[in-house]
Amino acid sequence: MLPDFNRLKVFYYVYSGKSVISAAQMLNVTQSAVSQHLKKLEEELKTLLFTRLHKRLVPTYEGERLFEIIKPFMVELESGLQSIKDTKVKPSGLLRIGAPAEFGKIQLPEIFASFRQKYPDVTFTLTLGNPEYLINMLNEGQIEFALIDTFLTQKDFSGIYSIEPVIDEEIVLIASSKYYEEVLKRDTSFENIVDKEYITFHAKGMILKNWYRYHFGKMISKFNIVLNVDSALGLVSGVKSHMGMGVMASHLVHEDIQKGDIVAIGTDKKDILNRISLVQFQDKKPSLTEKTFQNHFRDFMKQDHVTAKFSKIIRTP
Amino acid sequence: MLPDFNRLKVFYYVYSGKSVISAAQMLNVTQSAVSQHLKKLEEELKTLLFTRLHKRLVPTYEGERLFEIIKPFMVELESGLQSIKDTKVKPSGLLRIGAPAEFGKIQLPEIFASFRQKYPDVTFTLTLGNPEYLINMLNEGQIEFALIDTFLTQKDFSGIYSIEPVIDEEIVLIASSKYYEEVLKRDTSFENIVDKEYITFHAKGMILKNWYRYHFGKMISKFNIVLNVDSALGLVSGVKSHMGMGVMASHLVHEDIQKGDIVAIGTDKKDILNRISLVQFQDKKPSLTEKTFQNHFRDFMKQDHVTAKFSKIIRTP
DNA sequence: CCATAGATTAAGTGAGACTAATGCTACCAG
DNA sequence: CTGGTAGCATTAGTCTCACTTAATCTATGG
Repeated sequence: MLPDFNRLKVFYYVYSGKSVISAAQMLNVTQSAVSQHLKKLEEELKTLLFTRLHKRLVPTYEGERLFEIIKPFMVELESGLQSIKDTKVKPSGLLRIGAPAEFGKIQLPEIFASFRQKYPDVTFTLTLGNPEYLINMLNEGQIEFALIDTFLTQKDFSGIYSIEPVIDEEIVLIASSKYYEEVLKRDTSFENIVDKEYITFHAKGMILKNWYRYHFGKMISKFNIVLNVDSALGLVSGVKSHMGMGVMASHLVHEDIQKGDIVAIGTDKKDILNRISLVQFQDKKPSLTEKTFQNHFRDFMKQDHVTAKFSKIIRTP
Repeated sequence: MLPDFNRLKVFYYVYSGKSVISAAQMLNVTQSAVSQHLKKLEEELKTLLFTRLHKRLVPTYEGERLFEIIKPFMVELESGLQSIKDTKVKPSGLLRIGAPAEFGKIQLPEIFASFRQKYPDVTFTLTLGNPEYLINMLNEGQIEFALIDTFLTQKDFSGIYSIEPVIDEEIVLIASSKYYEEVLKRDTSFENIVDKEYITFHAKGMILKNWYRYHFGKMISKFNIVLNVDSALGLVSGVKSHMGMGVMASHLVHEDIQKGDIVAIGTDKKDILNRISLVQFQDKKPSLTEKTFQNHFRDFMKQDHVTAKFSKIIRTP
């Protein structure tokens, strides 16, 4: 069906120079080889591509058409391969990264921006989603690597993935100060808070139940859920409106807690942690661009003001 | 520089099926051959195109990019080759034809139209020009064949061209009836007409001199040229305005002569003929479309009303 | 008219494309 | 846990075919 592709390449050079000899020079072979290739291509296609004039080849209409098909490809290929090669010397091109919704929306844009300061030829696509979705994206080759919640969602990404912890989020139960004072009356005992109002985050259905199980060792099957939101921001709004309590990552409300608008409700147990890890194929050889970005990312996450934001949290006693 | 093109084809199929085995089936080779090809391509490009997961290949970003380059080409190539093949069964595609200006403008459109009634998939481009220009177009492969004046312009298209006479134009000296009566006073002798007014056609500078040489055996170096036009239509207008005489193909003024508005001035010699021939490369194998059209063209030119138009001419005695 | 340039053709050879067989490893069924 | 299987990689061996060298052909230019 399809002809030998190398012969198409030969044809391209023959057409370009309207000459077997010039093609032979371009391809570093003898004119004889080119002539034979051309002949075989014409046989394969059962179509004369040139009319032979002594010392000259004049393309037939079919030859013209074939060339019109091949030419743009040659151009694309050459520039495409070049830019792929450039990527090996200097970070450039597109980096496709997956992340959990909140982390991706709030932390990553800043990191992307600072990276692009140094490497303006790098662009990003950010895919937000839950661990299952992101793993799927990885499997399909749609993203280079993903930042994934690897603790709360205790999936076992065994074997083929390399998993490198990046940062631990504290998962805390929050309420507005007013709610804490007036509704809870500063009493954070199990009995007092369990039947109060809650705001949940429907993308992470288990997070509230998990918090209870961890802190009180009990499985609660039904809460008094007065609001169900689809984003961390929505949950914070609900809490600030004194509608009830909610469970989320502390760093997202770090400022509010420091200002005193929101309080984090603790128990005697250490706060539960959600570990965000960088997940990628174990035996994937990362490109220069990937390596460079990942280093930048790690450095960024190690900065004091970042780690502080993620860990220093004032809890109710 | 550029990789082995057949390996790009292999890569295309591997990517398409995300599998070495499926590619091997498509290409009718063993799995091993595909695997080796892929490996060598990656070596040539110094770029990993897939990350190997057990039983699965996941394209890297470079793999994605390469595929994006190759995919449109494969699509184009397949459909392009198909349509080239179709051309062998049914006339279709573009036919690029050259012709002298007058003949092309006046005769050919009608012929094209009638051909397209039968073969609507055929389109045309018509290039008008003098013999040198048309031969040049032929040489460059810009046109499939040309209709060329091969008599008046006694170029010798030797060797590589096949030249097939298509029609003979009578070349006549014309004047308006009024001019013939009042200025020439019905006297068409050499002495009477040689110093009268003439209208010439600058694209065919020699035509008037040739007419004199043929009919009177004399080379006239200078005529009283009162108007020089760039088209046959312009010459006819000049003649009809009684400005003078001019030499041109009779069939272009066939009706005017029959109506008596214009007279053709003859001598005892037979009228000079301009032969229009179909010129193409001798050893070119014409496509089905070309052959079919050329047959249609010949049949058209053989029709009575066409031959009549070109030959039946009433001359002054 | 010879010399030349450019294409084609013919014959021989070595690289490399392909096959067959084996190895490897994750996944699945029982 | 264990054997079976699916899919890719690897290896060794074979043979095709891409390439070279050399000869042939022919329009063209000096």
